[in-house]
Amino acid sequence: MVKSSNESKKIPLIILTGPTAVGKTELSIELAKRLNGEIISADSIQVYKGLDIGSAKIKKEEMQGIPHHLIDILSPFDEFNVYTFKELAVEKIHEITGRGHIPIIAGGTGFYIQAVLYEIDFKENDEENSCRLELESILKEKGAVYLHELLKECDPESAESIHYNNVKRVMRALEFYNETGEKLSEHNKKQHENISPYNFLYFVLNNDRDVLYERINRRVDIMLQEGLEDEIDKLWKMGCNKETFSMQGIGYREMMSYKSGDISLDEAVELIKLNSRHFAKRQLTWFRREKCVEWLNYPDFGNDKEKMLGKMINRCIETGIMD
RNA sequence: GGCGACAUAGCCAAGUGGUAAGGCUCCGGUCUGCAACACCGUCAUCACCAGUUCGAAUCUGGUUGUCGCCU
Repeated sequence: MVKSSNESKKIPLIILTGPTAVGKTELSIELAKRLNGEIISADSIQVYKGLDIGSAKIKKEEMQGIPHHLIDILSPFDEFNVYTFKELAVEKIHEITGRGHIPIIAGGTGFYIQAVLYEIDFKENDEENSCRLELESILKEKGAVYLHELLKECDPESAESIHYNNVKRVMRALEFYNETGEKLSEHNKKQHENISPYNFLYFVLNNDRDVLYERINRRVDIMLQEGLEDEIDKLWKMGCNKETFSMQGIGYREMMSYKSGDISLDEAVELIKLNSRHFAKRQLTWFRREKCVEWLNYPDFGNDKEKMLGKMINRCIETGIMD
């Protein structure tokens, strides 16, 4: 694999991702050890302090001295989003390379990964735009179809690609147009052509579906054994509830419903498993359409992590990320 | 052994003569400031056989199976 000299001057970046519970964390540590790397978590839930068990956050002792970034940086009452993630992650990447280390983005939030990898520009979306509230009241009074009609008028292309029931996205497109005067569909088209400023390797871990699902189910059971209920109690006492932003993550949402008396504990547990499986599926769909990804299927390596690491290291050498 | 009830997709389940609702799962997909979010799509010919009828998941007879009750 020959890389242009231009390519090798780019900032090196390794991405290690895959569906939930596939085994990213374990491999990321091993990879970091061998590459002299530091890990940037690309996870929308692990950024929160106190959300440990339910988010399957890596434990201090498991880190084995490898620096981890963007974990435990927020209180459960803070809000977080791609834009912020991107800003922080880029900053970290520069810090890490500045130290002569290799940044490794590890985590399952594909959208976040995409944002930093292709330096997506999320137009400044400052302050409490009254437009959002207005849109909400329009939705309430006239319904989703009407809102979608409005979008058709200002940005027909977006309207075509966003289903009218997907109110969240319809509103965002409308809001974007109102604020910037630009069509979101056009902005996205442009962003789509971005060329990554990184000399990157995008690894997606995967496993047979049935194995993955078993791992998910088992992991949820383990979360309970490890004290998920206590963790939830603590958050509950702090004032977290179903509505809290950070409680929208799988595992938390269901447990908060349980705490509110909506469902039983058993129901909550089954729901967590189901929702996690659905999530894993969505993640896979996402990665399937990302460009330049390299799939690493456990069964293809006889489930041998050493072999997988070997493959990754080889690719690092081939691309000039490591010599 | 006798009596009765029931048999519709992986699961739950509508539908009593006019050409198979719905929900869930599974599977597939969308995604560019809430993304562990939000949203979309596909999936059966009605246990089997024979009959009645222009036409049956729906009626009749039989077969098989399941459940309940009885001896």
